[in-house]
Amino acid sequence: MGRIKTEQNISRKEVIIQKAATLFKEKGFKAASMRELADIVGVEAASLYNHIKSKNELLNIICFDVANRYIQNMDEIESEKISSLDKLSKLLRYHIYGMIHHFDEVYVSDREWKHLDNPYLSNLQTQRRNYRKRFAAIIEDGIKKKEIKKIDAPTAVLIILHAISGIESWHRSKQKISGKELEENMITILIGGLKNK
Amino acid sequence: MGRIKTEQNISRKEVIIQKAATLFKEKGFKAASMRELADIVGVEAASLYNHIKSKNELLNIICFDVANRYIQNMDEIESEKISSLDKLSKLLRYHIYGMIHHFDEVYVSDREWKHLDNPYLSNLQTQRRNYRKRFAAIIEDGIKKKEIKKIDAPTAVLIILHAISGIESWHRSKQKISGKELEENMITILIGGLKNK
DNA sequence: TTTTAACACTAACGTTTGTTAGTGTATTTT
DNA sequence: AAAATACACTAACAAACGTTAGTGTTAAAA
Repeated sequence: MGRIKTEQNISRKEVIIQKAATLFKEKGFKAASMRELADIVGVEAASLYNHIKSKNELLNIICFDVANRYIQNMDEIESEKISSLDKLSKLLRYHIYGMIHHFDEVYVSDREWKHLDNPYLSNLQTQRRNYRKRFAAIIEDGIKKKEIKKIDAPTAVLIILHAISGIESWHRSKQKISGKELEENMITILIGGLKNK
Repeated sequence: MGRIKTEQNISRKEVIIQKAATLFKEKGFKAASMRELADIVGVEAASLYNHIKSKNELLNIICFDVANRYIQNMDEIESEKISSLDKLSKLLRYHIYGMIHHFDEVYVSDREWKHLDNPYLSNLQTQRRNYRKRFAAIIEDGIKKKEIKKIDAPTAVLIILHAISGIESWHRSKQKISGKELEENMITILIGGLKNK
């Protein structure tokens, strides 16, 4: 079949990972087969194993790449000297941006992490739990400073994160509004629902 | 192994469906095996086929049971003579209630419908699309009557529906607030974000 | 140019999958 | 009590799965 085509600065392994993300998103991790992935990559199934250790390694990489990016962003935002509500907006916009522009990986990392195997599974679960706690802490802080309505912060986090994952159906919809419009609408509704007017 | 135990008014098939819903929720449809389901039901895998036609039939039943309930509720709410905002609240509360009290089926129907086979797949997709349109129409109406903020209605629907599906992580969380509290918090944030103050 | 490393191939492996066939045993109906 | 039905069993199927072994070929390093 010939070699996997690579562009500059992108390894064959990265090509595989990225096509895997798309495939996993479309079919789900368990329903996606290595033979299918190989087809898409343009190679025989066995050849994939010159580049990766296992199907699960692909999922590991996808999930932790995404997780690490979000954690890094959280680090940065936490250390900024801005109001809680502004932190929240920034966080929100980062999530929305990720969901629009890195849809495949983010979606997979969000929906298919169940199929990770240990120790990666419990690792990611811990990371996610921590992340949500830090998210909630920002909201709590906003409540204390009366920038944000008195609500249960974990519930707010849950609503926000899942609302954003709803961008999935925006991707699938026929007549899409623009990404920018989507972003502004989401901010309006979500921040509007939280702000102490 | 002995027969499947049934209570009054619940057939063996229904027992299987309900345990399937729980299993599919936990493992995902593709990752769940019929042998595993049989174990849970307390019977050999082959014996399941005295009650059902196929693994996919289980998914069909689960998905359409849920879908039909939601559509029926939509019918009722549409015909009520109350404000758009009240309709929206009622709709919201129905979704929240379903997510809390019929979690397994609702979750499966929401996350695993991709694995339906045709014609059921395109059928459900159409139903879901229609449902969202009717949902959006209620919001549009509220906007027209100035009860609701000027926002993109389909985006609002997407946010609402996915926010509610976030109740999934409430189910998984250790220190849960009560279902009633959860419901009120969600209403506060979501309706609060939409209301034209 | 020679050597080495990267990588794609074919063939096959051991499992697990959903499902069917066929048989026996309880339960229900007549 | 006899006949019919419901239902659980064992055994096995073909297909699909992830993955490995072994071999050849192409590109990079020496």
